[in-house]
Amino acid sequence: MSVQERKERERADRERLIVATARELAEQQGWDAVTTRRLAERIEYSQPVLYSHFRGKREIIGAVALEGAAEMAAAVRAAAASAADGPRARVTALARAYLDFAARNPAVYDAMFQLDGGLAFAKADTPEPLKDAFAALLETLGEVAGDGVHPGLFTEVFWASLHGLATLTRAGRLPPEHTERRTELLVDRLAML
Amino acid sequence: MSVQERKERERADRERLIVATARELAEQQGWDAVTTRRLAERIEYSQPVLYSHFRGKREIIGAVALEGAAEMAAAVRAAAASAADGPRARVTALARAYLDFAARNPAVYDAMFQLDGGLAFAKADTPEPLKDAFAALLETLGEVAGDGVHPGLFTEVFWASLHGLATLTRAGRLPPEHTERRTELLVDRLAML
DNA sequence: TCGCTTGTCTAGCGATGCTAGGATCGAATT
DNA sequence: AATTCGATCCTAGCATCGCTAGACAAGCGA
Repeated sequence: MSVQERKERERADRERLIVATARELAEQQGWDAVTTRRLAERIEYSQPVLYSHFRGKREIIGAVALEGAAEMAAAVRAAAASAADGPRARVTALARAYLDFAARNPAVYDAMFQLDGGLAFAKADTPEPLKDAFAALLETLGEVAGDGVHPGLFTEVFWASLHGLATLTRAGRLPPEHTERRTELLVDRLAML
Repeated sequence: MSVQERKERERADRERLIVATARELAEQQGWDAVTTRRLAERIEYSQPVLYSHFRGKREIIGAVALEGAAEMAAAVRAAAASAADGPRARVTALARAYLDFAARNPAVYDAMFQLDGGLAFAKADTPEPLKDAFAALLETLGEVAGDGVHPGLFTEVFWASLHGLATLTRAGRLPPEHTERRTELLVDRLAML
């Protein structure tokens, strides 16, 4: 079975290569530049190979989104953990980490929320990384929801606000200079400290 | 000059027809279905005619976005005006009107914020309808910003939160059942009443 | 060494946004 | 009233897109 194992390993490697290359290309030149031809050329295979790993371009975007969700969950947890002194500092750190992730990985953030990656959200068949990313937010935000407010609902609202700030800022809809002040205002008002 | 005037009038009519048809088609079948060919067929002209009015598809999206911005500004102002009893009711009505507009006109909302319509935001050359839509929000939200908080900054944050709720809900990222409770939570926490 | 499965590539389909160049129509002039 | 001429519109086509069929070759087990 050694031959088969080697082949499976090579296949898995190539799949990772596809996702990593798509992400890299999207981050460099935007998702419009991620065509199946260019992607195939970069991984040094022909286009049909892509379709032996993914159903189509959508699934490739979805794979990048899942990768991003895992990273974001880690980034958010790390930020919350590093701010030891009280819930306020934790929430602020979380908000900054979220917006920072979106700003530093715009293409990945697009894959997660802006583009159609064919992923199910808030449903039973939601992929694990997505549920876990939400859980990471919930861990810190749940404790500042306030009395009588459902932690999940509060997290949804806080998340939506962060998402709005992230997208509008990145799309040039909000001037970039007062990002920090907007973040502080949001934390001050939404979180019950 | 009568002949020329008639021609200009016909041109303006046709331009309105293009924008209205694009909007209608997008609202019916999504923006992906709005191709230059289909659009041309619906207005009963050939494709090149579209390019004598707009630089390309982007500009058509932008035109729909501007139309939508004007309508949203009107909807928001009407909602705020109809809620006479105190700032709290005004802000709640505004939030509901905003989210309602986004839910009822998903394609137009996409044109405004999700798609690239080639429009400049938060800059000197921002088109008037966009500035006016923000002004409509500012009129009601400015008075609940709280002491020492810049009204414009507060409006940006509130707007971003509404935008986040609107997009995440519509994209299926948030379960639709608790929309109203989320709205109330947002208003309760953000607005200083 | 042979046959066969598995995997990969070449070539091509329909559809996209956009454009060049010719045809046609109507207004103005003689 | 006939003719010229300019504006207007359409046919046809280009490059590129996502995706797929079918030919081909490589590497396995017998």
